[in-house]
Parts: sequence; structure tokens; C-alpha cells
Amino acid sequence: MQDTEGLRKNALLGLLSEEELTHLLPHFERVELTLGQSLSESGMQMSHVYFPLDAIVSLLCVMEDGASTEIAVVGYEGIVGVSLFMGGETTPSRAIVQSAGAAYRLKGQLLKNEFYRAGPMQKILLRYTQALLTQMAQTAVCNRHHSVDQQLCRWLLLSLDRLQGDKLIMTQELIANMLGVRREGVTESAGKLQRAGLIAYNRGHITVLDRPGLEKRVCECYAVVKREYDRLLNHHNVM
Amino acid sequence: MQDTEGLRKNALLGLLSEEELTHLLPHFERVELTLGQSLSESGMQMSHVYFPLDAIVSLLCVMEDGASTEIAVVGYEGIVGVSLFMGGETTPSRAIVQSAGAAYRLKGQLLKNEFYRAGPMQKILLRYTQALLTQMAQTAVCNRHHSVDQQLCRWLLLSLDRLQGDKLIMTQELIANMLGVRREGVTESAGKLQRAGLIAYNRGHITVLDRPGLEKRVCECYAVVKREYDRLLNHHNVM
DNA sequence: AACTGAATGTGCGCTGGCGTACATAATAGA
DNA sequence: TCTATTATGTACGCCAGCGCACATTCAGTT
Repeated sequence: MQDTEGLRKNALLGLLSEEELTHLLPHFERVELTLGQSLSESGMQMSHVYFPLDAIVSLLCVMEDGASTEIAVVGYEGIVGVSLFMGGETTPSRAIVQSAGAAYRLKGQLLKNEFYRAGPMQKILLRYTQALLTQMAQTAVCNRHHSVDQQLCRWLLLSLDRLQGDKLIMTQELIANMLGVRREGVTESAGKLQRAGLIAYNRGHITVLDRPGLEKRVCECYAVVKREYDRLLNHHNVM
Repeated sequence: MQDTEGLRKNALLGLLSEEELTHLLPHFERVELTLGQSLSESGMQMSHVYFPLDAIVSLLCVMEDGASTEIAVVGYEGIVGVSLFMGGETTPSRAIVQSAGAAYRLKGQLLKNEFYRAGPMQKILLRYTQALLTQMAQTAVCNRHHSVDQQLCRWLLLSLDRLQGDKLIMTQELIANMLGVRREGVTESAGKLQRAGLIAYNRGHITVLDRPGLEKRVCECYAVVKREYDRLLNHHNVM
């Protein structure tokens, strides 16, 4: 049995009061998520919800021909398994671990019970879901209007925000899957960023050297999403 | 004071029991929504939520340079103003009436009270929100992977599903705004559909002649969204 | 009937991203 | 150490959709 300290590394759990957390504490299970692990498949019911600590999970929309696109990314600021408390049980999207790391998980039924107690947890989960809506909407518009260059910057920054350091382990092939573009397109864009001295990478290891530089190149979509997360899940606003 | 008959033309309200509807009845106000009317602007708080009857409302994501993309469409099967009960109060998106018609509206605070009573209304609204999530996700992936031809078919079918007849009043210019593409692109795609005998249009009036034909040309995104709405908001499943 | 503005048609050239094919380089395993 | 696999680089033609500039046609107004 752990104390609540660890739980608070997840921002949603961190918004709860000590009593609420203590009440849930015995039900949490700490798990290590490995790169590429699937937390949910299209149309399948999830047994647990996951509160990432330093893991990052991508929500992907996969099509019949196998092509896919990331529609949202979830890290320490969120939860994987929104559909459980929204009442649908399943989603047509897929959740894949994009960056290995730790998470706490909770049995689906337990979370539902907690949610329907209509306390602070419900409020927090609903607000998070709205932030997720914003992220998806902005992803849609970004897919339509912005270049691969800009989208790569957005993706790097969104990932960086969910990591503690400045390194991410991710091949260009996988980034291409996330963005729903060609691998060669990512190679070109990443090459530009490297030549500009903003990042350095080799064989699946990317280091961000100049974050402000990335922020100068990224499209507005990044800021819109970030601002909305801050607004909705700021401690002061939620309670 | 109306009876509950009219309210049931909105599918979400139609899922409620007679007692629940009667209880809310005095607070509903019937309004006529006109083409182009704005129900919500980016970042502004909504005073009411809207339950469309035969009106159709588009949720648009607008960017700094004015470019926009429709991220979801709401008709008799839904509600405009999800952010009110989700706790965020505002959204960064805009809601515009795409097809004139009637709707019932309810003061935001009243809906919130109803929502937090944690009865059937809450369940329905949450499920609807999940359906909206799916629609947004699918829009994102469709923007990425499918042609304007396919997207036009999707848009026509989604609109058609929310209308009683086979005619819609909508210029190619406006459709282009919704899809986030050039007007000329829509002209070309619509021309193809007309030459193929699937639709007939002139100056803002579109008549669908061969709906099965459209369904043959549309990408899978249409069916995915429709299936998910059916699953989530089927009378049998919700209660 | 004439006029006006809005809606649609059409034709450029341009570019970003695609599909394909292959070359190179770096790691993991035998 | 050698080899196989995986990751990245590069080049080619192709095409959908863009931005732009018009021409045309229809609906409503005076």
C-alpha cells in the first residue's frame, strides 16, 4: 500500500483532496506501461482506466485500410478510458503507449462508482473530457490546414509537455503513424529542424535542443490546446 | 405551455420518460433558428442550450487567419452547448446554424441543475457527448486521409440524416467553409455528383436524387459515426 | 426590361505531400 | 566479427488541392 504522494503525480488525481485520495488509495494499482502496448482496441471494452504518471498514451483512430491518425495524446495531465464513465463502455479508437512509463490504474467499475457519487472526481473527469474535446477539434482543423512541418512541431511540443526531460524515444516511422503522414515526410521535416539546431536525433532518440525555437515554428493549434487545458484543469478553476 | 409531444421530436428529449419531460416542460422555450445565426462564439459563455428539432447546427473551429473547419454537426439527435454541463462553460469553437428550423432551448443554469440531479438526463447527455467525441475524431481522420469528393458525400449524408426531406439550402461557398476547402473544389466535386445523377442543385438549393448512390461513394467515416450514434443513443441501450 | 449582386463554372500554374524505389548507416544478434 | 535488421536519407514522377483570375448564369430589385 502506497501513500497518496505518488498518485498526485497525475494532475487529475492531484486535484483531489487528501481524504478523497485516501479513500481510493487501496484500489489503485501501479503498472509500468511499455512502448507500443495497447490499452484499448477499437470497440473493445476496457477493464481499467489509466492515470499516467510519466507514460504517454496516444489515442488513434484507425481506418479499415489500416491507415491511422492520432486524435489526442494523454499524459500525466489526463486519464485513458473516458468512454467508461461517459457511458459508452467502448470507443472506436485505439489507445497505444507512445512513451514507456508508469501509470496508476483503477478497475473500470470502481471508477464508475466514484464518478456516479457525483463528487469532485466527477467534476474533474468531465472537465478533462472537455479538454479532450478541444484537443480533438484542434487536431481536426490542424490536419486540414497545416503543413507536416508545423504538425511535427506541435507533436514534439505536446509530447515534451508530458515528459520530464528533453529526450523522447520515438522513431520517425512511428511519428508518421501518429500524424497520419508518410515516414519520408517526417524525415524531411525532422531534417529541417535538426539543421536549424532545434532538435538532434538518431535512430529513435530525439533530443530537443531549443524549445523556444520549436514554439516559434509551431502553428497556433498547440497554444490553443494548451491554454484550454490550463483553463479547464487549473486547481483554482476546478474547485 | 406546450405538451411534451413537441419536445420528443428531439431525439435526446425523446429518450426521457413522460414524468421527466413534464417536469422540465415549463422551462422550455421554442425558438426559430435562422440560417447563419450564431449560437455560440469562441470563448463566450452560452446563456442557453439548444435542442434542435429540424434545425441543423455546425460546430466550427475557427483559426486566427479566419480559416475554419466544421468539427461536428448537430441536429434533432443532439444538443448544442455541451460545454455548459461539462463544466468548462465556454469552448474555443463556434456554433452556426447551417439549416434554418426550430429548436427548444433551456436556460443554461436549468440544464446544469437537471444534469447534476444525476438522473436519466445526465446519462443521456454524457452518452451524447461521447458520440460527439467520436464524430470529432472521425472528422480529424477524414480530413487527413480522404478526398474532397468523399468528404462532400459525407457532409451531404450527415446533413440529410438531420433533415426530413431531400432538399437542403446551402451554397457551395458555405459548404466549402464547413469542409475547410476551396469553393472551387466543392464546385468540381458537386459537379461530378450532379453529372452522375446523384444530386441536382442550383444557386443554393440542393436536392438529393439518389441517396444509395451517395452512400456508395462516401468514405467509411460516415458509417462509423452513424453506427456509434445509433449504438450510444438507441433507446434500448441508454436506459 | 434592365440592372445588380450573388452563385457557379473554368482554366491556369504552383506546391505539398504521396507512392515508389533504392541507398546508406547504425544497432542487435549470432 | 560478421550478418541481419532496423532506422534514416534521397530522388523521382504524380496528382489533389491551392490561389488566382476571370467568365458566365441566374434571382431578385427597381
